[in-house]
Amino acid sequence: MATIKDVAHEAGVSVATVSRVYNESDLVRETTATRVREAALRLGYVPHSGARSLSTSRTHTLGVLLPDLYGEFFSEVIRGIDQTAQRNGFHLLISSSHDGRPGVEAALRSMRGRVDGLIVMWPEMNAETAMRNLPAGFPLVLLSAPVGPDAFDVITIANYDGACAMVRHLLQLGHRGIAIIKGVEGNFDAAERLRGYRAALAEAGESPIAALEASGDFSERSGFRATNELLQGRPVPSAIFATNDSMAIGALSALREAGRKVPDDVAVAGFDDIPMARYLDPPLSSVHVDISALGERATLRLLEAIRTKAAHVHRAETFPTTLVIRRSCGAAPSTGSGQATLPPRPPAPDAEPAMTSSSLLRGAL
Amino acid sequence: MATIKDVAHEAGVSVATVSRVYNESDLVRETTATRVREAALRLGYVPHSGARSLSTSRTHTLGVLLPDLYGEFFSEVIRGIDQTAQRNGFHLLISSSHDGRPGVEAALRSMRGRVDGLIVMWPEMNAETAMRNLPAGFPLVLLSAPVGPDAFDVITIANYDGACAMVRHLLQLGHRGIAIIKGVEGNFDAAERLRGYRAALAEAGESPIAALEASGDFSERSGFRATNELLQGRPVPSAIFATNDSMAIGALSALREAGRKVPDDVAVAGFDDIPMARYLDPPLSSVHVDISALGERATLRLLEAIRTKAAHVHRAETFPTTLVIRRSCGAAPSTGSGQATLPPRPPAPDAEPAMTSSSLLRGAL
DNA sequence: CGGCAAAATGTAAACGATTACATAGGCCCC
DNA sequence: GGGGCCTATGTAATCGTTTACATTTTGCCG
Repeated sequence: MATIKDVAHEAGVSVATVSRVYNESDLVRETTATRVREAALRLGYVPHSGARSLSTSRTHTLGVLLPDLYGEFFSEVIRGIDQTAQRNGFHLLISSSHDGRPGVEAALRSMRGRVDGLIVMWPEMNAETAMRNLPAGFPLVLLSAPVGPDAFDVITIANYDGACAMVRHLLQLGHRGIAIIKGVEGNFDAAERLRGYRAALAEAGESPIAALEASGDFSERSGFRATNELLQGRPVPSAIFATNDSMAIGALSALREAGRKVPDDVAVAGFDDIPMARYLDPPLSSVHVDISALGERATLRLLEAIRTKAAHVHRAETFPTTLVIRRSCGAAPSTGSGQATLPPRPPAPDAEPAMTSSSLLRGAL
Repeated sequence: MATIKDVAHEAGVSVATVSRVYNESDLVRETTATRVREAALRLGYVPHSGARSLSTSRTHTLGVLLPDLYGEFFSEVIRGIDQTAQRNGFHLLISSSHDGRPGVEAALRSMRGRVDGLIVMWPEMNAETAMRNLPAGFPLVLLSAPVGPDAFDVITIANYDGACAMVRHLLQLGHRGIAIIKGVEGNFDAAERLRGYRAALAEAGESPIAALEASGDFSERSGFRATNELLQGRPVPSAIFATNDSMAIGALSALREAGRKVPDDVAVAGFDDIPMARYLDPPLSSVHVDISALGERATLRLLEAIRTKAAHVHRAETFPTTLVIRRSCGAAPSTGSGQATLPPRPPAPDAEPAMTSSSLLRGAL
């Protein structure tokens, strides 16, 4: 592999000159620059970005740490991050850590010197401590982490509001036995969504019923299983709020197997509004989160932190959710040829009937 | 940020000793090692992996180049790659290139010196040339690329066989007007699947009908649109073979809107068998590809290439597909309470009724 | 043509590690 | 007590760049 030295020799100049050519310094004579470029071409020279990073101490790489890479949610987050990073000339060093805190810490260490900043998504409750031993002032954005803004930049989803709004909506439709399929134990998002569910019920004077709170782990399978349990318990729910769409998909499937009509017999709602939610049968009502925009937002915040380095001030930001009502919860006409209701609407996503969670909040008070 | 020099000074030893402590060399006295570790802890020292790479010329990082990051397919590939990489102590530097060949080349250059090897997924037809100007012998595995094995390591999906098998199956069920929803123009996988479709028809003495070949781009939306077009054309198909599952989902949705029963009025089949295919309504028949295993396979091949470097011999490998028959194509009982047919089956994926494409091939001859 | 800025190029010290080689102790044994 | 040999440590070159500073070349003017 040719190095800068080889090129310098081949072109009969010094390494500094070659370097300058590649860094678009304007103090190289055009004839020299051409000579250098030709030499480089002849030798197949490509600058060694690792060495360059060492020397400039900028890597143009962002580290991304995710709890897992499973499902459309993460895929969308990454897409949002990658697009934004790429647009700004940055690459992504990705690592998913299955194995709890030691794994995260190991991943963080191994990123030292390879990234300019970090996006860490870590909805585990014990998030805070693991971050503490990063070099102070290291550019870092946390996603869905239960920490205060004093020490970190953090972006969270409006889990509580979103869940609240959805449950209120179900209540408005007259549902009383509203069940929830909970998310992973000890997960921040899951806990917040559960809190929102309970709050909305309390608000309506309903007291929580343990039998209506089924456990899940955010997978289709767990949604399927939880729904079967709910159907066999007492009281039988008239609506099921799954705390993410994957579990809602499992729920729909279980209801079909059991011969229950959605939404006539049981209403179903999800959370996240992954792209395919509108193509389900029936189209799934969900709490919309613009997932890739979330990734984008995190990336922009991180890039800013990198740019301003020390002078950067931490903020906590809540990413808003929107209620998207489709047929699965029974608000829209649930039968008929369907052409008059909510078509999958190929063109623009923003044309879809939707209420911001805040607008619904106002309506409900 | 503390460097090795600071630690050396703090511990009263030379940098070499510190380095040895971190590289588990056994020729450091235990008391010295402890002293060094304590100093490091006091200073919050973390080795600079970038610098380490430069000096060892091993980065412990794999570069991954994908055409896009959209949808469950890529998410699964990445997951397979990441898991395997991680298990072997490697990280992932990911880049998706939206912008055709110049983009790919730029991405490749910018990975020089930051990765030990590359996995490139690039189903564009003009793949070959862009790879040519990599340093000869650079560890590289291509996914879904239309190139010969002479110059590259390449893994392709059994697109042709899979499509062929699925269409044969539909023919066996008595379908005659079998439509296809094609994939992205100029895409290798898409072209092969189309070829398989045509071959199976020809084999059965059917001549291809242009009106039954609808265009698509692998998105739900395009599947939706293509299906509407097919329904308005002549002849109206009795079965629709979508060349990936996303488009099949769009097709199901369009058929529902149009009031057509699946599979009674129209049968539907997909390709890829993404995890959620079995939770659709009706559960989707599809050509199963173990996507994350594909990622794993590619990674193992790459790791081997890295290990053996020059002595490595290129191979072309075809990743097998399996026919997974669920209700959407009408082979299984299509109505009824459904509990006797194909449950979403929580436990193990391999318990599902499936035929390898090769076994079906034999059966059909 | 000499002198002098300005422009172009070269020299060499970083960046933060690893590692071949040199060297300093400690121990044993004659 | 000194030669020889481990073992533990130190010295310094190296990886491939960038860049401050030094030096040379160029162009221009008087």
